[in-house]
Amino acid sequence: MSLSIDRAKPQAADKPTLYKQIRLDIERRILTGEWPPGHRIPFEHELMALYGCSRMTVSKALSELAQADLIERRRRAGTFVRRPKFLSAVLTISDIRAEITALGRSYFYQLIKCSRRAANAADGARLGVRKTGKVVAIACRHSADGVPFAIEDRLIDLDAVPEAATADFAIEPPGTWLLDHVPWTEAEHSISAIAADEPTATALDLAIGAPCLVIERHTWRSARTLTAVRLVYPGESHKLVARFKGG
Amino acid sequence: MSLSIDRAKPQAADKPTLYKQIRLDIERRILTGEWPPGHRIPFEHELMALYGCSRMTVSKALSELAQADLIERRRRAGTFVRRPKFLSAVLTISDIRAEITALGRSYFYQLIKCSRRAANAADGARLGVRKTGKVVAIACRHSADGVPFAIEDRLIDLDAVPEAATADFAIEPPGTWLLDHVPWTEAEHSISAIAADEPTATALDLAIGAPCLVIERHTWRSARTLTAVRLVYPGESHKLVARFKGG
DNA sequence: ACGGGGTATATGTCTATACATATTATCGTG
DNA sequence: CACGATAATATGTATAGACATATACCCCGT
Repeated sequence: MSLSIDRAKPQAADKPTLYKQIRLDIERRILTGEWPPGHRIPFEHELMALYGCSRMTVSKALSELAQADLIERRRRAGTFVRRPKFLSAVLTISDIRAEITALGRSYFYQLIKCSRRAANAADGARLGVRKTGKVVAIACRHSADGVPFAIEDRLIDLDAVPEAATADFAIEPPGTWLLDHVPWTEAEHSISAIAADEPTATALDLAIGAPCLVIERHTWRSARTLTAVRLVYPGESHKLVARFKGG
Repeated sequence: MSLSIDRAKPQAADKPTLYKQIRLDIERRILTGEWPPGHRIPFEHELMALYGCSRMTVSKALSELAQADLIERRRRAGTFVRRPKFLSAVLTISDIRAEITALGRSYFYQLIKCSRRAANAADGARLGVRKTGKVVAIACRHSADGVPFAIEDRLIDLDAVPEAATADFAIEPPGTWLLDHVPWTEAEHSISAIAADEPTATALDLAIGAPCLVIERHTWRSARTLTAVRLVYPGESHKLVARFKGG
C-alpha cells in the first residue's frame, strides 16, 4: 500500500510514533468524556482506515490501553471504555528514614527492644502462620529533628528470613535493612486511627487518648510471610498522601 | 521455519499463550530474586532461541513487563530488572455505598445540608482556585446497618461541573452521583487521624475526643478542580486496606 | 415463543521482514 | 593520550499475512 510510504517521510516531523499518537488520541477522548464509560470505541478495522495504518499498530495501542485498564476488549463484541471501577490511588509508603531525610529533616533512630525467641501463639496469629518457629521481635522509635515521628513494632519470621538473625538493628532500622536485603512480592497495608494508650503516649510524647494514625503492614514472598509491622504516628501531625493520575 | 509448526500443534495443550508463558517465566525469576534488581536479562535474540519463537513475540512479553515497570529497556544496552522504587500500594477507595452494600450490610444515606452559593475565601482555598465562582456545599452522613459509618463534607465547583446544579443529592449520595456522571483524570488523597470535636462526635455517635480516620480527597479533570471532599470515619471501627502484588 | 446449532466477526496470537533510532564500542588521527 | 568520526548492535516501530478462539447473532425446527 502506497499510503504507508506517503506517511513514512513526514514521520520525522511527528515526534510521537504512530501507535503512541493513536493511544494518546483515544486516551484523550476517554478522559475528556467524549467517549464515556460503556462507549464502544471503533473496531480495529475502522481505526486502521482512520489512521491509515496496519492492524498490528492499532492493536498495540489498544493493548496498552487495555493493560492500563482504561478499556475492555471482548471478542466478537468490540472494545469498550471501562467504567472507572473504583477510585484507586497509589499510596507510596517509603522507608521512614528516606521519608524523613527527603524532607530535609534530621533522622534519629532508637532501638527500644530486640529479642530473638520462639514464636508464641500471638506471634503466630500476627504473622498468619500455623507452624511456629523462631522470630525476631523489635520495638523502636523514629524521630525527626528530635521530635518523635513514629514508633515501630515488628516481627520478622526467622525461618523465612534467616539473615535477620545476624543483622544489627541497633545501627540500622529494620525497615531499611529489610528493603535492602530481602526481596518481597506482596504486601498488605491496613490503616486505621486509635487513641494513644499509656505506653504509646509516652513514646510519642503525646497525651493519653490523643489520636494516632496506625499503619499495619504484612509482607510476603510468594505466599511465605516475611514480616509484620505496626507503625504508630501522631495523628494530627502526620499525613499520608496518595496521588493518582489517570493514564 | 519448521520449528513453529512443531510447536503449533501441542499448543492446544498449553493453556497460556506463548508470550504469556515468557512473560510469567521472566516475572517469576524477578520476583523470586533469581534475577535481582539491576540484572541484565537475556537479549531478545537469546530469548528467541530459548523459547523458539519470533522476535515480535518476546518483544511483546518484554513490552508488557516494561509497562508494568518491572523491567527497564535501554537501546543498545539491553533489558534490566528494575529496582523496586518504594514500597507502594494501590489503595482502593470505593464509593461508600458500594463499599457498604458489598459487605452485605444495609446502606442508609442522610443529607444534612446542601446549599448552592458563591464561593467564599475558605471555599476557594479548599478547592485551590483563585477565581471564585459558584459552588455546591454538601454535608451528609452514611450509615451501615443503622450505625453511623462516615460523615461527608463536600464542595463541588459548579463552574467545572454545571450538571451538579440539577442533581438531587437528597436521593443519591454526591460521591456516587459524581462517579457516574463526571469523568476525572487526577485525584489526591490525604489520610490522617483526628480527635472528634463536638459536632463530629454527635454525628458519628462517638465520645468527644474519640479517634477518627480522616480522608481528604481532591479531584481534578486536566488541572481543573472538580470537587474536594472530607470523609470522617470512626477510627477504631474502620480500616483502609491496600494490597500490593508485584506484577 | 423458545432453545439449539451454525456462522460471521472482532479480537488474540504469531511469523517473517524491514527499517529507524539510540547508544555503546572501536578505531584512527592530531 | 584525547577526541571525534564511524561502525556495530539492541531495542523500537511498522507492515502484511495467517490462523486461533470466543461469542453475538441469525435462523431454523419444535
